[in-house]
Amino acid sequence: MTSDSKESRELSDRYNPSEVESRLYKWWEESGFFHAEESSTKPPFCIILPPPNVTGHLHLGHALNQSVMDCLCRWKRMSGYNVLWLPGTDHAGIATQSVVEKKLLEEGTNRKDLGREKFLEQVWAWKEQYGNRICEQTRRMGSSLDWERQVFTLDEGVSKAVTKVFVDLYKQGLIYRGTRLINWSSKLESALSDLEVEYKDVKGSIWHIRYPLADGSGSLVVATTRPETMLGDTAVAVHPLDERYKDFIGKEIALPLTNRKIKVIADEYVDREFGSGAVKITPAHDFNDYEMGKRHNLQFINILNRDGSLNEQCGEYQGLKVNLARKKVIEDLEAKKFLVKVEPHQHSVGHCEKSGCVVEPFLSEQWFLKMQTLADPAMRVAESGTVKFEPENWTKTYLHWLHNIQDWCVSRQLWWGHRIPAWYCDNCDFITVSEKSPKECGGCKGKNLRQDEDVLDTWFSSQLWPFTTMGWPEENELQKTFYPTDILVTGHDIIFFWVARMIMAGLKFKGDVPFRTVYLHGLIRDSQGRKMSKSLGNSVDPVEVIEGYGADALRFTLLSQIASGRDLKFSQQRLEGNRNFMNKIWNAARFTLSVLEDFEVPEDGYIPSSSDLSAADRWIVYKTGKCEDEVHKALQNHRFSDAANAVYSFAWHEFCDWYLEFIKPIVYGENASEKKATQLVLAQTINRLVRLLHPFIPFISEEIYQKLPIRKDVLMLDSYPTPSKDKAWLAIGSEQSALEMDLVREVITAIRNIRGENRIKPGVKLKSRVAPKDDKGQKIVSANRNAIMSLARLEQLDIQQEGSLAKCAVTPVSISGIHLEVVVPLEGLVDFDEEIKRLTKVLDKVRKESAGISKRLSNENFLKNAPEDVVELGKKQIDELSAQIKVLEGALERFR
RNA sequence: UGGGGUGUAGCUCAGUUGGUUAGAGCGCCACGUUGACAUCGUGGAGGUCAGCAGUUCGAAUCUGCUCAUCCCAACCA
Repeated sequence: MTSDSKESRELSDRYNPSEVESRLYKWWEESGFFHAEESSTKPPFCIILPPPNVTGHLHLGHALNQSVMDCLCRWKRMSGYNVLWLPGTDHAGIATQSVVEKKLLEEGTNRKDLGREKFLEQVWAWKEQYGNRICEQTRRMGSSLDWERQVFTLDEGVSKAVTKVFVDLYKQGLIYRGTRLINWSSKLESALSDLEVEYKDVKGSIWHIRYPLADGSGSLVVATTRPETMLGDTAVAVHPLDERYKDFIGKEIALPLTNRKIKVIADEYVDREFGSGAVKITPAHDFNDYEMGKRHNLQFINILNRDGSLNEQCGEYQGLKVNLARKKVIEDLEAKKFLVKVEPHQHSVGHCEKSGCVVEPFLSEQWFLKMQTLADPAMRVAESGTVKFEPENWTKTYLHWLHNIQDWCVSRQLWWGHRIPAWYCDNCDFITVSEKSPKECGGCKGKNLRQDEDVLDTWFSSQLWPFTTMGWPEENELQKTFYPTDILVTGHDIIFFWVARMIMAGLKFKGDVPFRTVYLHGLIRDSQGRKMSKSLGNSVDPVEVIEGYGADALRFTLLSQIASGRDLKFSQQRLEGNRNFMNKIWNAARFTLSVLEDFEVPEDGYIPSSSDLSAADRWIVYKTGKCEDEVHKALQNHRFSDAANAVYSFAWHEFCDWYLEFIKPIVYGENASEKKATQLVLAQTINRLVRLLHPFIPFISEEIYQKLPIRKDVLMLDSYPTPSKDKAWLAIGSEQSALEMDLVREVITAIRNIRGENRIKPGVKLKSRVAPKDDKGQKIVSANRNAIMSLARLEQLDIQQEGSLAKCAVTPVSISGIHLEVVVPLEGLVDFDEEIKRLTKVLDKVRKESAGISKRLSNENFLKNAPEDVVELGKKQIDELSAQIKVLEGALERFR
């Protein structure tokens, strides 16, 4: 224990978050308090930070995410664990390339003009600037990350690992190159995975077009939302059992506008009810048509260029973008009388998640990863509970997705990312896939090799994050100590993108799950429940919040609201409320320190003699233990809001509202040994309180801690208080002391209530008589006379059974079998009407309650079936209530 | 169409295995600066627990149905 001089124990008048936060964070970081040992006698605890993108800045989602992780890490660190919280950033291929391209556009240039090399230089410059900025912002949250181990997804080591994984998977036949229909973003000019497509409902039209038979013997009508794709039609399909089209099957159609001949085929996929019951088939531009094209061996005609314009297959329409082509095709169809009708039609259209453009199904040669063999073990670990999802209903969502998993298109036609380690030969068709740049073709030994231009999907490297951050594929101590990590904390929006893939990759390459628990929190919405987005202008910058309210207030707000995976609404009011909480704690600490000015720290383990301890002293120690227990259990179950709320109500409504008020007459009083005992309880309690608070509000707690008379050097390295520790100290408190305080509090509240309801000003001191019904009550009230007088603002307190009741307010009080009456003479103070009103109200309430219980007790079935203690309780209550009714009726009678 | 949430005070949400009078924060009303704090204190008002039916001595809690609302997935020629 450390004891400081008086001067250093003072806290400034006002808490200044920004000054304190930057000073303390710097101190913590430079002292190496965030650093984890590669191996240690302490048990390990490890969390990998979901790496933020280097695109821009932190948003509230990060703030939430980090508040949770930092709370866990600080709690575990204080609980004696060797804690590694591993930071890093993500290159975020598409996202970062997009923002840089946007910037270039504003500067009047573009990536194609710059060329690959120059463009990448620009992106790296961007990364330097924003990558650092985002780390600075993360520091401002107070996140206790081991910065010495920071990793970036394009670091050399990580890149090597990514390449190795690609090569291994290729050699095992799990990665293959193939020409298939994929999602294509014509704005990015790149392939996308299924997950990167966002479906939105769009109001469009459905066009009915007449398709004549080639032999002139008739025609049928097809319905389509995309008439321009008819340029790529290679069949018309009808249902085999559809009577209307029976005779058409097998015949040829002369496609309008081009006059190309296509067949009418029969396929059960066709819905007879929809549209005309005849479907145009465009295998190269629709996923269903693609499947049908394969089934019927149809021709695949690609009508698009990479930029979304129509290609040379389209004759006079060549060069037009899809929208314009559609317009022209319709005009031409109408002019040539092929257009039958147009109807409005709402349907969902895939959009590129990043660029916003319409996604085209596009026939293209890409790299794919076979997922089925990876998915199977990933399903098993979720089923067996080796990986636990919290809340657990996400397990179902996860399994469902894995069950229906499709191969993953991993190549992107971008420049920013991990280049695909594949080389093509100019002489033969052989593809050389290798970790190192090959000298010759693996097939024909030719020397003219070109590396694949494409890069890998960002998530391809992200899936390896839990072990590439630890230096894999090299074996090392770090991985032995910390892999598998303990818990992944993330939003449920990336459960497929990231969580599922990490599990598959971890099992594949490390032979073990990457984390034991997946904690999925909800997303942050604005106060109206809308998603936060830049376009809506409702997104909140956490740094601005921190500047206005302090990091602690922000953290506490988020932590006190996060529960059971639900989305949470962010409100200014809550933030203010919690800023006020910080203020409350600050002031409570200031007051505490002023009370402890002349306090001398006794030896370790010293316990004051019980005669010197007040009821409040024993009570607050008891409540401290209760609160510690609650917080500890809540944290173990990841119920952060429960933990935050428990500590909040303890700090404010028990410690501040009652304890600090209660001890005032003692610490300002004459009895030196009582004062000393109380000072010790106060010093110990505030010490435990700030330790308890630290994982939630690290800055203000550490700042206060540094001024406390009883403390160690650093709060964040001190131990986390739990009832299992310091049993000798906590034994001061007891259930009995809680009971005693409850009674005292009830008496005080009763007098305050009489004062308030009768509009007696707080400045007016009252006389009161407390009439205990037995010795126990008598003793308790007497022992706490000073506190009652002070907190109820009395000038006189008589404790006696007998006394006048005339013109007196009377309130019965009962606590666990102890009964007493609180009597306040009102003569000359008030108009009695108010008191009559008050008494009537109380009486009504008590009668109602009594009636309810009587009714239950008179029910034979209840007496027969209910457990004995429930029945007993009811009987006891009826007795108490009846006594109270009598007292209240008497009081009321005397006023009439 | 399928899957999953949610519906409790004016607002945001707690409410464990059914069991006293359903809680908190903010907001609201009244009074107030008493030697930490007006970012405060004391007192108070405010709820048919979405609706209906059922199980039970007893339901916010369990079951079924209905309504509202949100998210995810699929289909959409």
